[in-house]
Amino acid sequence: MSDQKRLFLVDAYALIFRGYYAFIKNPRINSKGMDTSAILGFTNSLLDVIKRERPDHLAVCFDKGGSEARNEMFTDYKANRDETPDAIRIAVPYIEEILKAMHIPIMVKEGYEADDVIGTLAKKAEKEGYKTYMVTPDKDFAQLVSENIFMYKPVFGGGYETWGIPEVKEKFEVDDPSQVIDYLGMMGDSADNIPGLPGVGDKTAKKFIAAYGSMEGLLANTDQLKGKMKEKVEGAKELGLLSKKLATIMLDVPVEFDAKDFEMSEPDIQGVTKIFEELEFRRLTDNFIKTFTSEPSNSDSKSVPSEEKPTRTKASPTAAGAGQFSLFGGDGEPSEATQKKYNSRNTINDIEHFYQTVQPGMGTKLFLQNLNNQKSVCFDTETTGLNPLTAELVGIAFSWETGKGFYLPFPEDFEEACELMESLRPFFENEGIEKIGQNLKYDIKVLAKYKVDVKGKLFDTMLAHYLINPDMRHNMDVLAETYLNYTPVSITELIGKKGKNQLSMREVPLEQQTEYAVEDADITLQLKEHFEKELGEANTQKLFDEIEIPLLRVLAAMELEGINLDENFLKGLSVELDKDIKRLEAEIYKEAGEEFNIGSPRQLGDILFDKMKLVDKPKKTKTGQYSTAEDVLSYLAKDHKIIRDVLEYRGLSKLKSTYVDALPGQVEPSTGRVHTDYMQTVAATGRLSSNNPNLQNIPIRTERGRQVRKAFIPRDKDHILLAADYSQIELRIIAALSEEENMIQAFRDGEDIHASTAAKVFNIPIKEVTREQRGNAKTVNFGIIYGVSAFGLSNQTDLSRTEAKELIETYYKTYPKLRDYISDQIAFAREHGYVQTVLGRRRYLNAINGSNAVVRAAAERNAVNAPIQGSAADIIKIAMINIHKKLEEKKFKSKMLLQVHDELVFDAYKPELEELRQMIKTEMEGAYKLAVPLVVEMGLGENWLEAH
DNA sequence: ATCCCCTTACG
DNA sequence: GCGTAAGGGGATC
Repeated sequence: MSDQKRLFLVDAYALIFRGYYAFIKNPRINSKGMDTSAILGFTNSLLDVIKRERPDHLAVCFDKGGSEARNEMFTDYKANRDETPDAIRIAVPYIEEILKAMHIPIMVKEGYEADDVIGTLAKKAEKEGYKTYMVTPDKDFAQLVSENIFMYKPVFGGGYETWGIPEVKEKFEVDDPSQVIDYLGMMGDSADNIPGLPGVGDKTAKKFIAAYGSMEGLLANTDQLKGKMKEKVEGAKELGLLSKKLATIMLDVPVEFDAKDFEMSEPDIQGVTKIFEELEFRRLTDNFIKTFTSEPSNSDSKSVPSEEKPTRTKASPTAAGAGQFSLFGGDGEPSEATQKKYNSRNTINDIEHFYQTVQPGMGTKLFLQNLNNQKSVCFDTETTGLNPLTAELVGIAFSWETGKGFYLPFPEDFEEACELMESLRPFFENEGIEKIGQNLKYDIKVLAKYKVDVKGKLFDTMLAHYLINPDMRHNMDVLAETYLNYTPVSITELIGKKGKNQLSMREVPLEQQTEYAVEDADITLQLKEHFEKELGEANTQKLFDEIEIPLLRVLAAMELEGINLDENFLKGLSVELDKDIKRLEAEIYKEAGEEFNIGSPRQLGDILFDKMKLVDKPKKTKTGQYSTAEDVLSYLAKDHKIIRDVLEYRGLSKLKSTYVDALPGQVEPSTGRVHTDYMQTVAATGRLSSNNPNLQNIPIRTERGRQVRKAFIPRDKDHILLAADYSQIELRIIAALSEEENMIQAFRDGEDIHASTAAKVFNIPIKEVTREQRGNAKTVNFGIIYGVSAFGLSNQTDLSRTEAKELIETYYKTYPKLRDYISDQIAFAREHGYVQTVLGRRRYLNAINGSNAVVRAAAERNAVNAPIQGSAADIIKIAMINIHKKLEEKKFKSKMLLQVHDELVFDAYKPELEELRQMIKTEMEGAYKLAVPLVVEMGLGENWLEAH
């Protein structure tokens, strides 16, 4: 009994659909623009089952051509199904290939559904003494459950439930699983378009089965029913019997069960990984290899009832079979060698390489001579941490020839390290040697601590790839895997997972440091050769050479500079906020009648909508919780004090936790200033992003929040903060690009663009525009930039959907060229697969030709927005580069500190103020020539708030 | 400890 | 409706 043979039958389409919808909010799109959600979802489930259960017999069953028998019985069978999504249709051939390569049998019979195939096989296998597990989320299969046939049902949030007879009895409230057919027949199934009995749902069907046992039993006793129900059921007897037939899984499909055909055998691991690679499944490849090369995890014994769980030993009948692949070979994690055997990707152990540690003394001298004779060198610094201001240099790797390189270790003592660095200064500061690296901003910042300036031409592979494919990620491991078919040594292999036991690079043995560090330099060098060509092809060379590369040095300088923070001021603010928060908290508890965590949307929703029942039909979030989002609550605010208090509480706690209390902790002790890190390769449109801390989202819209800006102050009494921002840059860009004369003229005349729009749209003199009209015009103006819809607009304003639609119509009549521009952008994207900014920065939008209307509409909005947002980003980047250059050339003491998308903030040295203002204005306004003037507004202040 | 969800801050 | 980062809660590992 204990080693009874087990057969797993997988319901392919059910799992494919499930996989597809699991990713629906965040579909997996690979670099070729293909939606791989369905394939990934299905394969994950399949591997999951194999890993958990280690089946010895397994098959995957597909439908083919629909059910002939059922279609004959009922022409509308499955008629109301939506068309199969493209992503799924495309997925099926891939899944079949994957299964073939895994050597997993595919069962399919023309004219039958997978249900019928699975049912027939399960019954046949039962006769031969197998236990069968039907892997499917579809409850219809419950009718087949018996002593030896189980449902193996994936549950939301991971894991599986095994349904045997007791589970089916309980869930369907039946005496025998076969009654599930009667239940389904009565209730019907909208997905399959099985009609069922009118007016009968889950509850009534269960009641009927309890009373009459079956559909036939019910129909024979309709005289016992009363009223409307009696009428309806009596009038639908035929429909009932038909529904039952449709719901019955057929057990006479012409398929044979021959155990040999279902045995698990060794997969063609190379074949599978090749398909995964093509699809760009990186994590899945590892998971797959692990699944097929390691000991099964026995941690999850809940999935199959314990008495059913077979003991699995090498002596088990199947595992011993000739040519049989034992799934239980290894122990624990697969060894590197095993991984390699099944991984088509190369590692450091496969390639010929010559990585040398530079020895002190004569070795170093010879190395330096060699180094200084190169034209182009890739380098990579190794340090003790991620923060370049605190990290110590451990060593530097150099490579200028594929497969070769050197590692120069640095002494721990800072003085000695500086001495060694002096010998490298001629190299780093040599204008004639090109420097190559991955994320050079980091290395430049590290070297700055040693007063070394990295000069000469730069090539940053991360930036190159950002321009080549901005929507992808750009870490070196991914790049190496994608472009070089190579898996680098992972940092965790060296220093361990993060946490208490993590080593510092300095504690890693020198040979390993060398292998790891030089490998990085070597790979980066190889990536450079790859990307150099691609940059030319994509015509982004100029953008790379003239914008992103020069900007890298500018950002490094700004980050190193940091900004002064008034910590005492924030302490005071914190105390004030705390008082108000406590007061509101007490108030809210009183109103709610109990204490709870106001910060927990879940608890708050329960209190507001379950307990207090403030609304009849509360809005819910995607996950089924009550939504307590701002827009929902604001709507209720006027009627309920508790809501007003909650909103105020929210605002204040956000302010306190995210800014007032967090910022002082981000002050770097060694400089006493806050140093943000600008990410140059994150935003797909070309914008920068800022983190640790994010200085691009410091509050300004509310009075209370605005106070935080008072904490950002000049360096000292000789300095003052200067803020310069572009006025309406995005609208100016769309006016210029669309050549919409009406809008261009308004900008040339220096009009208030929102008022001007309102005047034109509402056909009144600009003087008579009301606040409300200007507000609505403003919303539409911004809406255009984001890709408007009447729905979105009415959500943002007090306008109804119809009014919003009308407003948009009038707007387009006012600015006809704008509408043309928008459709031209979309058409361009459809034809070329991308859109671009004024400087030729591209954003690829493959989804714009897809068949999913929602995804396609999003791509269309991107086609409009990306060139606008991206062009604004291009322009301010030019300004930053030029300003930085002037600051250096003219030896200004003033410094550029922050960039906030359309604003630059400076520490202005007071004696330079007038010259500086002039220079900044000129550079910003003249950064790029458009058909409309660029206008910059400037302010000065003893803090960032005042400077506005 | 880590990840996802929800919410909210900015342009 | 576009583009981001971050905090707290809560589930999961």
